[in-house]
Amino acid sequence: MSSNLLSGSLDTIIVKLLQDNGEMYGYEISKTISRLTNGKVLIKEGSLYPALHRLEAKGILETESRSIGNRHRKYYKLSEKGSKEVKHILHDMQEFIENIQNLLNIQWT
Amino acid sequence: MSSNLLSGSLDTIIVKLLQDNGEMYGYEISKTISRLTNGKVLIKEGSLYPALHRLEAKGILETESRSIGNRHRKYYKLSEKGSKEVKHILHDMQEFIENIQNLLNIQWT
DNA sequence: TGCTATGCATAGTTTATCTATGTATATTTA
DNA sequence: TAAATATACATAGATAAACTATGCATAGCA
Repeated sequence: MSSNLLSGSLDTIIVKLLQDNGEMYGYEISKTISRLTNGKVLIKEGSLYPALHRLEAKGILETESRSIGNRHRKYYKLSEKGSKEVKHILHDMQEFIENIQNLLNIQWT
Repeated sequence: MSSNLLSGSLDTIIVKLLQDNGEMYGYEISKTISRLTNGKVLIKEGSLYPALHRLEAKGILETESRSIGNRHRKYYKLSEKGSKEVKHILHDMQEFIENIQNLLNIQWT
């Protein structure tokens, strides 16, 4: 699949996953997306972590660092603000997809 | 609608319109997109013309300037190369949309 | 004559994602 | 046990897409 189509939708995917799963860490998010799309959508670290930092800086996400055995993990979850905005974010994306679908399916024959 | 969702899909929309309509000029493309989406998708000149130049530079589109009365218009249409690639471009976009739809519709309840 | 719509274009900015790289620990396997 | 692979987070710099803002010019209408 073309690589640059993802633009603009990564944030939406992240907040949706966190809405459904409560809290996740970065690696888990990237693996989950890959698994759910059969490897068709691959999020690179260089995209994912800046996106998570961005969403945290905006106050959409909040974090908690924990140690699992000797490993440390940074868990992300929706903040109160984020929880309120998710519905709007998902609605925008849904509407956008419908518009694109509509444009690409019209036949003028 | 959020502004940055369009990322990556503008080129696809353009080639689809040209595939269906044969040839169009810039203003016509932007108005058509706006009309077909009830004003939900608005392409600014600063996005549209660079995109058209880009696609022309890539050899996907070719142009022909014409005078309509005293106005001059630059008509864009798919090149031979572009015609061959459209199917692939549309397929990629369709696949991408399905993947995103899939991710956003999954329920883990 | 002034206003609105049409029509193309570019300069400069912002933003998202990418590639590439770094650090470090855990687990598996030969 | 050594090597390979997987896990885990992070940033610097490049690239590209779309944006804002602006410019020029003509057409048509009130």
